[in-house]
Amino acid sequence: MKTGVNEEIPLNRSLSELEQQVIDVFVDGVKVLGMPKSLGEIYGLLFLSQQPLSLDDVVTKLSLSKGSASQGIRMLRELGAVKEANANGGRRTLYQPDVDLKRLVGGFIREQVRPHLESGKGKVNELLKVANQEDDKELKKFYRVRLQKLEAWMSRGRIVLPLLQKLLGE
Amino acid sequence: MKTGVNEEIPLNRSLSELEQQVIDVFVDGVKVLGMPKSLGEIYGLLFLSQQPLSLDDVVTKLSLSKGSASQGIRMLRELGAVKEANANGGRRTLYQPDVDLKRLVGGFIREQVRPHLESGKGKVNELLKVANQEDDKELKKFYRVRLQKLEAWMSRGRIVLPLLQKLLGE
DNA sequence: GATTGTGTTCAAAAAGAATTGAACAAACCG
DNA sequence: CGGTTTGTTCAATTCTTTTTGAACACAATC
Repeated sequence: MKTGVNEEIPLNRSLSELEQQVIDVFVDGVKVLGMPKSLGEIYGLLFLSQQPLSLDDVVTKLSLSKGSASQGIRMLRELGAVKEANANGGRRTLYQPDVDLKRLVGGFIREQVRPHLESGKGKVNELLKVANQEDDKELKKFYRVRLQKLEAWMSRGRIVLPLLQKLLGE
Repeated sequence: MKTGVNEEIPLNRSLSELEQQVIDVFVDGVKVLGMPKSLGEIYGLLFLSQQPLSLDDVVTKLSLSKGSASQGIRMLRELGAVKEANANGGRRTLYQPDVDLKRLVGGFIREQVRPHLESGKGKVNELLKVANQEDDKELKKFYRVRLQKLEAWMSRGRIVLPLLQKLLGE
């Protein structure tokens, strides 16, 4: 789990105090969502940059490895949190953040939450069959009630999450 | 590189197949929320138990350490996901799950999300001041816009999350 | 007031997740 | 082509978090 904030000692000369602190906010944010720190760093950097940035800019400014930056950007793109900026000539690609909350939340739900709800639903249906093999009548009934509750939770999630997204977007 | 001969088997004799699988579902669930596996195990076990269970039951059935079980139960109680069952005489305390989705979600929001939104909001207010020291007029304006967006996101979160909770509870 | 049953705490160990770095691919250019 | 620039991949390493286990506290029991 997570406990208090841990003190940062990055001392990165190329990041302004402001940038550093905004990044901290995003790092905190992505950690709450159970995602790696580097995603928060990269998104935070882009969020506070007037110009779109290249992979190399990210590597330099955040002083993380090329591999890490590459994977981080990929993930952010899958989430729809970062987009390519230009596709100009054969030049290196530049990235900029998507700053539409509704879409950010939508991406998160689609990529991180949905899959689990889907697979969970299927699994519980299986389990209901298993539960029916229980001999003890009382216990069987109890199992059914609980499993159905679990199933109901998941259905509800699948209904409510898109609604949440909509609420955030207005 | 493994040669599938002697796969490590959990092989916990005291958990039925059904229990094990339901626990898996909950473990998956808590991991999505960025919480330790043991919370899912404990909650899952309680969720599928007709009788309330003691700390010792949990330790035995899940074969995890007393320390882990103790801390896990504490966290689940703070989240409001688990309650004491009886408080009968000077006997060992028994635990049972709260199975009300609305309250579960409420506890999660209160314990895991709210604190970050609160502290984040404060921090961003600080940062707006810092941003105003920027000399470049254009850049200063850009910073203000972005920081205000960030602030707006947090406000919206604080409004919408309780609403989400309400929606889930109906 | 010693003993036993319950539960908590926390330093150390183990498990697990993220990051690095070097090798590799692909596209461009002269 | 051969060289350069840009980006990806993945095994090895590093870092973080979780779990363990033994010591401790408390209270009930004999």
